[in-house]
Amino acid sequence: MSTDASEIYRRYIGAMVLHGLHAARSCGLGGTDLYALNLLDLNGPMTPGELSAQTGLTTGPTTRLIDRLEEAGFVRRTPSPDDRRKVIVELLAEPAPLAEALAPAREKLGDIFAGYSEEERRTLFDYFARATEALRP
Amino acid sequence: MSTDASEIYRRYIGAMVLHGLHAARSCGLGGTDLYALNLLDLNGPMTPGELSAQTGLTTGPTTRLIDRLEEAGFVRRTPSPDDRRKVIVELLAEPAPLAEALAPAREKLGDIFAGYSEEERRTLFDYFARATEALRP
DNA sequence: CGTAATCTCTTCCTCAACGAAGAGACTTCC
DNA sequence: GGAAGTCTCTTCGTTGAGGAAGAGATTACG
Repeated sequence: MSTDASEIYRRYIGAMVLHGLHAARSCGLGGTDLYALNLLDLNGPMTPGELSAQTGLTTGPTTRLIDRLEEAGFVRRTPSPDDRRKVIVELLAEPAPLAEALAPAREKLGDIFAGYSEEERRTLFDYFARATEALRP
Repeated sequence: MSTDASEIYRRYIGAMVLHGLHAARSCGLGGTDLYALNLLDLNGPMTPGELSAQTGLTTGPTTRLIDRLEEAGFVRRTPSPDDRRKVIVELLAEPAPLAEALAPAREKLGDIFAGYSEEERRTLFDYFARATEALRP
């Protein structure tokens, strides 16, 4: 990994984070809200207790965090079938405001992918899958 | 771009953002602070006024934002040579606390890259360069 | 030369998010 | 069946970030 590649890669991570934060802002989301949404996206539905553990928040703020996300239409609360104390927080399939905010960037990225061969795309997506696992906090 | 690939990619973006926010927290930085740092990294040194325009903050909070970043050792203020009203905010080459927080992830990514051929790495870095440009807010 | 414009920084105020502590509902275990 | 433990949610007080308005220094322009 040359110095040049490392430089490109560092800046690329910065661009991705910036992109995510920018999209979050345009939806009126704070950093913690975005953090929670990504946790739900990556790790699947979970209880408020688990979300609280993964965000590092105590239970009070976690309840209000979920309130905000639910009110904004990003997640849904459903009662747990096997333990009536518990609640399951579930990411909705298409959070409309976020999809809208991300649409222009997605289109640009789609164009970029279209320029690669089938084999090159395979390499890219193989890397994405590995990196996603490696970067999980 | 198949549905499957799109899914992988979406999760990958989420992982990157999560990774950035996680690193920022471990350095005591908020979302806005991270946003500003990435702006400085991608766009180079700039005045508080420009930073204020790009973050969307008014000038008051921007001053305090720079105060925080300077105090934490991430940036440096230097007087502008050609306009004595202005200040130039500059990202320091190696913000130690951030480098430390990112080190484990970087090592993992290094291992991943080591598994690819020279040609595959070229494809990946080509994509990084294009995507960085496309995702700039 | 003097007035207007520009740039950073300070001060005061507001508001949103967090932690702590405890209530209420439910489950588990003896 | 009852006591202890678990889970979510509510309330109260605190803290920190952001907006508004203006001061002070410097530059630009008539």
